Amino acid sequence: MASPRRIAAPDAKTRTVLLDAAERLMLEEGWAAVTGRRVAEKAGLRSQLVHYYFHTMDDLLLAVFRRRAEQGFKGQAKALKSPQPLWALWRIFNNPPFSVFTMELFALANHRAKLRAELAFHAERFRAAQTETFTKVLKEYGVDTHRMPPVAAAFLMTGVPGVLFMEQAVGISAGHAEIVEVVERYVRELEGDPLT
Amino acid sequence: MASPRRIAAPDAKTRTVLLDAAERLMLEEGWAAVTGRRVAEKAGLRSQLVHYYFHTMDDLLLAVFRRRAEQGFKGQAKALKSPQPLWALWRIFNNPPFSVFTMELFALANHRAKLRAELAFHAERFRAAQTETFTKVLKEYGVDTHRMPPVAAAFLMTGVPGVLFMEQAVGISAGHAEIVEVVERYVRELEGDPLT
DNA sequence: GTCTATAATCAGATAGAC
DNA sequence: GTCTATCTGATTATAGAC
Repeated sequence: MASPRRIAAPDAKTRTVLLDAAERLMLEEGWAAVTGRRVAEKAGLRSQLVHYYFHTMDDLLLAVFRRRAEQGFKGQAKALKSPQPLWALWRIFNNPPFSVFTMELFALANHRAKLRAELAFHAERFRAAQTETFTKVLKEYGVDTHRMPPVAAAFLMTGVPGVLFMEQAVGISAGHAEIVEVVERYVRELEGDPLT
Repeated sequence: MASPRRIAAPDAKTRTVLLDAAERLMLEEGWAAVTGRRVAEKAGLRSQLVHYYFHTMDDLLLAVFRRRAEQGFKGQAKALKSPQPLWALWRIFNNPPFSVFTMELFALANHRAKLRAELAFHAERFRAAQTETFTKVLKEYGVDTHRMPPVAAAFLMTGVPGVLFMEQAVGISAGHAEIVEVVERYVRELEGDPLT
């Protein structure tokens, strides 16, 4: 638990290589495959370097998540500013690797207190930004926000693709085309056809 | 991979004890905690018995899933025959342990081919039964099934609680009350207040 | 069917040389 | 920063006694 020494610069090249390797491994084989030895192997380095840069494996996993979360939040902020925020958000979350990554994180977070807190914090941050934009645009679109509160719309626009790709990853497809059609028809009625 | 010998009776008492222990462990600490030693410890037995009854750990995990799937399918069949199938299904899937179990299975299935196939098979079976019932009752309720196909309704009624509890497990709550309200209002408009 | 004993492998982590 | 070497403990799985 203690940190006897810490030297690694946060933007060191090797650090980035290790993060990249860990992330790819997590995506391809799940968090359980992210061991010091496997990460180093994929990065073409020695396993001891993982401990030099991150001390514990939990620290590495946490760093992988933080980097993605930061990047993802910027991408979402840009999407929410577009002239068609509903379509833009829908497009972001209709991204299979993103969903696989998210599922792995949730499963892992379930028994890592630190990651759990971090995940909750960032997820609420993502949703708050979505809700802020939705509150504005749904009103403009003339939506009855009593029947469909902005935060509920945000939940659906992000949660539905999540389940969709989680299921797709294991080979389930029943109802997928239909539910996509339902959501997209609704978005189309509000924002028209997607422009880009 | 081979099975040099197999003796275990499928209804042996020890076998059931091991399955129970494995399932509890999976729920409490995730599939990664389901090791021969920990399962045996929780069951008050020796770890070698796990191999006697299941040969490999993958076989044990598969058996845990099969048992629950069978039991769950019967429960769902009963719910779908109720006078308020929408409410009944909603109640079944609004079950936190069920969702945690499901998430662990999806994460695990992502890198276990056999479990993946089994999970896909059973999930499609669950959804087909839901769709069959929904096709009938949505028509009776006068729903425009062009805008909301029965299979899409089934996807939402099961997928929304899934995301809900997955998020709840890590401490996310934004929008939860609102989305539950949206779904329940819709169900209430179709089936009235829940009778039981 | 349950036990003891054990093989073979892999994990996280640290010490200390260079 | 990166290396070699190493400690400690956990894992799956099997052999063979009772």
